Amino acid sequence: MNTSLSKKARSPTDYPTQGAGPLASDLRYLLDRHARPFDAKKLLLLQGDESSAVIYVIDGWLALTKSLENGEKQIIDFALPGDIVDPSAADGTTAAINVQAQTDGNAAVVPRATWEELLRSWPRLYELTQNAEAATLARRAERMLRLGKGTAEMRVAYALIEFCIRLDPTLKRSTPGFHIPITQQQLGDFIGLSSVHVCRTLRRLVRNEILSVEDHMDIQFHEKEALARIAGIAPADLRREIIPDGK
Amino acid sequence: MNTSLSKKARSPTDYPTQGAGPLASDLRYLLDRHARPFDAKKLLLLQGDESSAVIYVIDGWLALTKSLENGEKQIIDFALPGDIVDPSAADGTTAAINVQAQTDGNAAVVPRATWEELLRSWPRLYELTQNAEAATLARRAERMLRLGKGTAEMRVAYALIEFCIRLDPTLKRSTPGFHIPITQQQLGDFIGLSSVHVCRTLRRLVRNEILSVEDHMDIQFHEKEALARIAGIAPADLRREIIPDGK
DNA sequence: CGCTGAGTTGAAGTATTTCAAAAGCTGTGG
DNA sequence: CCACAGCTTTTGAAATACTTCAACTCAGCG
Repeated sequence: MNTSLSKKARSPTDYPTQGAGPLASDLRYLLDRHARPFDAKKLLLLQGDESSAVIYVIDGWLALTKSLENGEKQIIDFALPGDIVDPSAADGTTAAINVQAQTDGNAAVVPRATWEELLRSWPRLYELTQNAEAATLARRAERMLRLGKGTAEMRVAYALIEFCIRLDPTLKRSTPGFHIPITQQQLGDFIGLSSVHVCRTLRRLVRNEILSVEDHMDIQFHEKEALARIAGIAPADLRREIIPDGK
Repeated sequence: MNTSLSKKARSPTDYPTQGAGPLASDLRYLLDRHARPFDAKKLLLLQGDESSAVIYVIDGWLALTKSLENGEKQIIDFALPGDIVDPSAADGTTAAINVQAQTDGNAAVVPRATWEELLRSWPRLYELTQNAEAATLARRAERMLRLGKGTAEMRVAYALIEFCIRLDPTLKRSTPGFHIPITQQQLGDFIGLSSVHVCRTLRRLVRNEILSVEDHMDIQFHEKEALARIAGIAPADLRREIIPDGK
């Protein structure tokens, strides 16, 4: 087993399971029947592969990526517990993106036909899916806006706030800080910056006492308002935009 | 009426209606009942507005945008005839993006409840919607990849190829060139470049005889292979990825 | 104890932006 | 028909944000 993340003995339950919350327990049971564990860094699906399954993340993180021929990689999105990943392209049969495990975890991999069946028989699941899709589009749009028009500082600040909100949608987190299981290099691949510039930008935010970073991406916000100003977003607004109703 | 685009007396039918193709004529009739004409540049929906309607583009182009406080605007996507726009955020009731008419045209604005009803009664529409959603995600992911990791040349080349394919999904266009109803400034807002750099980049492509540009964005490809190499995509692959089956 | 991967920092290079000025087109009103 | 206003495109020059390269530190691990 890949132990790259186990050095801190982080159990799957260290990662939030907020997404599972709204699911009726009998539906969870159905999904659990399709559950498959995955190890961090495992490539689950390659762009262009035949694929007609929908992935429901039970716990752990997935990274959705695309690459250029020269090997440069863009992380299009991260899928967190409760998120639904439909990797298929417009032809319905090949994957438009790579799906790679970011941490250890579990996912229900449901063949499309079965998924459609589930949607038909569980109106509540259909509703959740609708809202989850809107959330995905909204958060990707926010990121595209900053990818196209934002400075490095804005991109970093926004990404951190997005992670913070997705990890604890209630906005009433019990602990002052939070951990994101990604390297600075990957944060760069996510927001379109070199790892070096991510480092410098984070350092600047720390120097200005807006936040602190410890022990490989344990983040703590100190000046939440300043950070939000830099990110160009009000956290409450962002929450409404990217967190499905009912969470 | 706003005449900014009527100088060339372009009738709506100058814009492609490929999306309407797969729709049964009786379904088209239902949608036509919700049809509303729009004038170029008209703002149809503002980010944050109450909105629970789905927009089916009948003809003309819509621009989906997001703005920063400082006024900088990113065009997240263009919606072409046959495309379905669901502007709602994760809360299901407010719009996550601005929707602005790019050209004159017509769109069916269907209240969400009615839309759900249509989906239930028209399996074919449901299927189309599924594929159209996959297409939207796939093409935005391709653009994000280049926004994050591509050079100006790559972004311009990719955008032009994307427009070319979306305007004529058959890849067997009757005329050698095609027109895109956007300014260089807007192309910049779409791919994250200043209008000045869009201009320089286009000029370089023209100088290298890869394509020609005339009369406000009448584009003609001369070295399609070279352009595809610069864009980092094989047109046939891109077509499979972003054009819904059956078009 | 030496290896590996992640983070940090400085210096140099480069892609892109910004600023500014001018030229081209299009529609408008005299 | 001409002159003018307004917008888009074009081009040059200077500024800048970010990348690349390279060297070094640090922590965890075999």
